[in-house]
Amino acid sequence: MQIIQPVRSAQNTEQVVARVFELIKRDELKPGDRLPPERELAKQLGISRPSLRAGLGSLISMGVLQSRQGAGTFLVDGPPALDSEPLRLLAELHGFSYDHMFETRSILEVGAAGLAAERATGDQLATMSEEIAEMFAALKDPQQFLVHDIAFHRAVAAASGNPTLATLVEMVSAILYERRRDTIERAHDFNEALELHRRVYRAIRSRNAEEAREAMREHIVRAQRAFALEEKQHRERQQKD
Amino acid sequence: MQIIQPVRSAQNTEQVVARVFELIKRDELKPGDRLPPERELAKQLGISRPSLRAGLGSLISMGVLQSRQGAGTFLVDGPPALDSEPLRLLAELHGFSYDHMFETRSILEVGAAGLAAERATGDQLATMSEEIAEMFAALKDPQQFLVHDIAFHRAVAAASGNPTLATLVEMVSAILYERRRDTIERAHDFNEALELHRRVYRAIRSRNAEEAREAMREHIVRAQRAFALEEKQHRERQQKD
DNA sequence: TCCGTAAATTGTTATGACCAATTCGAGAGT
DNA sequence: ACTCTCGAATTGGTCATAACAATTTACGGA
Repeated sequence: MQIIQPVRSAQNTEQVVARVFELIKRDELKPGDRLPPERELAKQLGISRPSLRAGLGSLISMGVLQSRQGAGTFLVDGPPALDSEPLRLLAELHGFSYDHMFETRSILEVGAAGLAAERATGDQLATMSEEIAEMFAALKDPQQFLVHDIAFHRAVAAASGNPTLATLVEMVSAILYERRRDTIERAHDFNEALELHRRVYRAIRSRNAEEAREAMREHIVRAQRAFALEEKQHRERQQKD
Repeated sequence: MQIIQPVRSAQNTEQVVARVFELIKRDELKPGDRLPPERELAKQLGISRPSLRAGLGSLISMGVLQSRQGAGTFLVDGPPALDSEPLRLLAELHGFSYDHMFETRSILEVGAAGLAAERATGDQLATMSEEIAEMFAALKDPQQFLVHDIAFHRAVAAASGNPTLATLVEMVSAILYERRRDTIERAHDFNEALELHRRVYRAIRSRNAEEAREAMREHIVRAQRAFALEEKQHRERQQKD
């Protein structure tokens, strides 16, 4: 028979989320601030500590809160960000391929590059340029190169002036970067990647949106190929062990 | 001095997530299946029930699991999807504007439309066409029209053949649709929206990726204007009360 | 004044119990 | 023999309490 499924998950949990959220919107709680201790907060909301913890746990897994034993629970600071974990899980469960992720990343970042060309501020341009300089300095150090690679893309996303877009870019890229950090073993030639980064930067700098998009598209296609190659080598290397 | 922040959140919680995830990957747990009862599962993992519940709660808030009191906890069925709640919270916390969301949605859906033109299967084309027919039938019923509007866009996203992309489209769109369902009060003219949907469909059908992208871009720009207008009317209406 | 140690604070885990919703089977009625 | 109803068993949701671990804070000695 089974017609319906109520599904309404946990009354109290949602109440906690709503209540904490309200605190934040009233500016009674700013990024970096510490929440009241659990024992006290539970009393304020008129619920038990386990129930409160369920709600806080939900906010923690969303990445809104963060807690340190002995210290307290804090409202996260820093730029807005979504946890990549849910997407990573979903991807593994349904067998999303890395190719699809790259394709999605391309769409997002190509869009971001176009907007960045229209809106980037001087500071943001400076940040991009600095990261390119750091990449030059790290040509012999794959891990370090990757760090500044990430930072450059993050700067472009930020320069799009669209925090929603930047958040999605970050979420998708994080998964690919994390994977790549494990497979990037030996330094193959980073000069090509660096040159493509510079091409993206020059286009943004000269406010040429179409060229910025095209450059970013080209860059990510190449990155995808490099990634696939590294994956292959990584697998062969593991098989040999 | 505060140099570091350990941050490692909840040992046991992550263990539960990892363990359940493992069950799923081993195909011991398929979509729609019921998990063992909490009391039993806790014993299997050698942890207490509260700890187990913390982990399950994390998976629930990610949208991987779903529980019904008295019935059990289930692995969610249906197409892969990310919960929009985290993004919605993040947006409210940092004051993301609806304009930014529309811009992001445009980037995602324009990309999806382009891919759909290259890859859509016959079934997927049929689904799109059916939803357009339903929109014709619902020209006088705003809520119903909106339902098929959503379904059409979902069909396009699915036809992109990229589940990662489809998931992001869904996540962003859900927020805008939910908001719109509340503000869409009287039937203004849906003929224009319908015509633009048809233009998108024809382009995909004829495998013209560039035209599909352009049509989707145009459609979303108009949708954004309609949305802004509805918001304005909604506010004025509320002010009058 | 500085530093280390102990006490207080605060998140983490555990145990046990009870409540509420659902499920499923036994028994009554047809 | 079949169907319906009701109640017991199952299962998730909430609560209270306690012990534990990490951090912070404050006190006291050098």
